[in-house]
Amino acid sequence: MDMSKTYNPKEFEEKLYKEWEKKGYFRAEADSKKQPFSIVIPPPNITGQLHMGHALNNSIQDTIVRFKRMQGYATLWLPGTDHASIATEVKIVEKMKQDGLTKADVGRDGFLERAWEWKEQYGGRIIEQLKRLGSSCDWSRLAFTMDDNLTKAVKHVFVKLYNKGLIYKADRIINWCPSCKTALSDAEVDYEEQDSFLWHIRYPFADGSGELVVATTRPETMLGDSAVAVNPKDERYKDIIGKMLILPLTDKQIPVIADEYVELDFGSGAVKITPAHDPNDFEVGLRHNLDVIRIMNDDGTMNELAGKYCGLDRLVARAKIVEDLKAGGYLVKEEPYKHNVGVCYRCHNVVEPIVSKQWFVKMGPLAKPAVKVVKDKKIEFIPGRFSKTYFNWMENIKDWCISRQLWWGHRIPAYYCEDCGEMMVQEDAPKVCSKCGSTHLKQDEDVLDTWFSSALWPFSTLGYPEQTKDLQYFYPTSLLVTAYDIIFFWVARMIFSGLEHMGDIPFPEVLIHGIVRDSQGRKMSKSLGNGIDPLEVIDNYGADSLRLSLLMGIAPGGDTRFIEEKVVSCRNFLNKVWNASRFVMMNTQNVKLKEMGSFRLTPSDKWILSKLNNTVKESTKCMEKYDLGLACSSIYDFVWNDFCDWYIELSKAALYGDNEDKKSNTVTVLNYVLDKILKLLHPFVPFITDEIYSFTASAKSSIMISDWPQVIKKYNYKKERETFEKVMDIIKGIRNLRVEMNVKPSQKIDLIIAPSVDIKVLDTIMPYIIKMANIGSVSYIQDKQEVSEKVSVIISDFGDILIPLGNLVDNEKEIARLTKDLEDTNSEIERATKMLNNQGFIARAPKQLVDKEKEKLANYTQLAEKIKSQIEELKNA
RNA sequence: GGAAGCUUAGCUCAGUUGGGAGAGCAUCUGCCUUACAAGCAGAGGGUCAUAGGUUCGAGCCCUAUAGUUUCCACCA
Repeated sequence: MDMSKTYNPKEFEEKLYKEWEKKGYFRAEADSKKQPFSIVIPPPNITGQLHMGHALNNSIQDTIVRFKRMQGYATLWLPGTDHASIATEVKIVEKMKQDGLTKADVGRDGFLERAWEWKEQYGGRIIEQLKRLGSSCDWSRLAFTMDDNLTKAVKHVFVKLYNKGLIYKADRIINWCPSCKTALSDAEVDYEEQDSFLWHIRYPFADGSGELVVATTRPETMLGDSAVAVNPKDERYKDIIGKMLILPLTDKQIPVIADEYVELDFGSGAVKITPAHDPNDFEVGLRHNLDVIRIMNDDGTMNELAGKYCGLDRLVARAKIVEDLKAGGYLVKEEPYKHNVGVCYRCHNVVEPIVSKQWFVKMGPLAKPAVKVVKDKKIEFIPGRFSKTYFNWMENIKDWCISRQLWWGHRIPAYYCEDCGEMMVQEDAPKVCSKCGSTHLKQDEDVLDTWFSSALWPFSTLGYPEQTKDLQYFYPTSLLVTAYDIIFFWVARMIFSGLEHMGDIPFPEVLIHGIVRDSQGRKMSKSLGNGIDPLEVIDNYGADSLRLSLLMGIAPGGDTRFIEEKVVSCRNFLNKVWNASRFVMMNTQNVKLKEMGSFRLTPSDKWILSKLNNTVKESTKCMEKYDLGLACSSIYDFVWNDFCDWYIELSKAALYGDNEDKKSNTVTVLNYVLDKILKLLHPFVPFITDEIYSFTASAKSSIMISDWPQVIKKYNYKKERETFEKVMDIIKGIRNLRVEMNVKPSQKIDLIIAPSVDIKVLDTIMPYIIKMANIGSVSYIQDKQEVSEKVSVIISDFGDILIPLGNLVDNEKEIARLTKDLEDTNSEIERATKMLNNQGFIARAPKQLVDKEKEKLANYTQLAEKIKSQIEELKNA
């Protein structure tokens, strides 16, 4: 026994983690004798550093995983990292730029070499950070989305989907990031509101019979216009459909067409159609068989089809075109306009809708069963409202653009014959063309969307496409824990991928949590500079305090604010736990512990055991629902309010007494309760609980592999608990009186008791009152009238307790105090009477409740009588 | 335009089958009481956003309103 006086996490967190790892406690085995419980980690990017979002996400997972492990499940928490194609590539390009190099300079192979170097150097960083948090992942299974076996899974799935016709290559409008120079999926575009203009432009009729005015926010795209559309129902334009217009600044002529897509009451009712640069226009173009004229290069500059604007950046060209339109008399007006502009989610540059040949996943057939499993509750979101978010997205989903013009990632397994142009899609590179036999083959240049491989994560990490033992045992996984911001990117795609490739859901439950905001409720972001580094918090307060502060008082699905004061108060709580444990250890020295059940329990023992039972029941129930916030506050309350503030103090009567037998009984109960407390707390605060556990008598090995506490029926003691709570009320009453009377805490006071119960009952409870309320002598009397001196009175179920405080007692004040008590009691009587007089209540409320109210009414009425007569006595004195 | 959440003590938030309003922090008053001043004992503080409704009974269920946040869509 050698615990320091204050809790100092630095002394043991690192040491314990190494021990856990060394002893293999994180390792999960497929064990047919146990039930499996498995979670796959949301793989952090290899470029990532631990931030508060990770800290929250992993604290939740670790707490659940440790709980399940203690409950006896074969528990697997499978860790790994994501190659994060675009995010990583952006970083590496930036780094090369510092060395004066571009991708073109080093070439594909050179670039990949650098990327792997980067991965080796930084990819493990976040893993080490997760360890500092205490994460009990099975590191022997650490996966990376570009590992050989995961890459195999990606290829396998790609080929499978292609052969099924669910992957296709086509010219479609996609989101193009001119800065990253790649296509993006719809989910990878963020929208930002920007101030701009709506330019109204005059398009003259070719026959000189007037003009048509169109409005646009992107005048530069007019160079790619193929038509102007009006609504067929629009009376104003009925006669001009089919007529030709002159496209200003060019010598081109374009037709007026009719299409339902045009809104009658927006702008002029005439819309310029640019199929190559607008998703809606593209659709219109298909319907009317219009030319698709792409006027922009991949880098966002205008191309040769833009005539004299060729080579200019699109925004420069825009200004120039507006100027020229003005000069040519084509500009009708320039109207200030706020609208949403799509930006790249990685680099935040404006994305351009562009027609381009890309690979797509056909979503319709995949989305349908994925919607059904959630509708049928085979997969449940917690909280349930997130399923609406999911449906909204899944039911309106468009095909998924999966090709990226990047180098870092899974290269698309499609091969082209350079002689005959044949395309071959297969897992292993072909040697000869299947059509013409040529050996001049070239692999597709593009890589896959990062999320294509993440979508396979719950089974690719377990060995898919091989039918491994792990895959059979741990799939479907048991739970997925993630923030709501990647439901679309990731959760939805895992669901349809699991169904398609495994024929089964990837997990039955998805626990959604919120994001960690700063103390003012703002998102933590690099640009605001309001981010708080979890590692710094760990340095200052320990990982346990950080974890607890993130979990305490959070509701499922809700955002939480990071407030340093909260970490401090959690640290204080842990210090409390530390010292309470230290107290138990100190008193356990030189005492022989007994078996629970081998001796008679005292009223306070029964009370604490009964409260412990409640806590175990309550917290287990909450843990099973993954409501960690409620679970830990229930344990917190028990530890601080019941165990520390009451039971430990109560135990001192026996501990500091001279009855060795009672002493050892009490120490036994103290140890028993502490043992359960440590176990209940362990999932939340693994380090401190294991450190303390190692000092306890019951410790044979780590608390990590101990059993989760059970409710012990015989410890329910409902009646004893209620009785003891009345004793506690007396103690509180005396303490209250002391303060009111300005009696110093150190000054002992005497009690005179006129019992209403057997004196033997009083003998069992008086030691508690003497200890807790700092009482000097206690004397018993038959009748209150025997006492002639001035007293304050506390009315209890055990009798009237008289406190002689000499001159401190003031009759007037005493009457005032009792009158207030009486008022409170009367208002209770009033409330209960009102309820019981309510015929509806009597008739419809549960009988239990009615009886309870009746009982209360009786008790309060009796109490009121006693108070009343006491007041009378004082008045007559 | 569509959807969802939030509004409870000075601050940050709990409150899950509707049955006497809670915690932490902050404030005030006493205490260095032999586990802990990172503490102990007390105290004050709330017409649970507003207005209706359902119910014997509403912080909780329904409707509307206001404020606020977020997601989706993107009418040029």
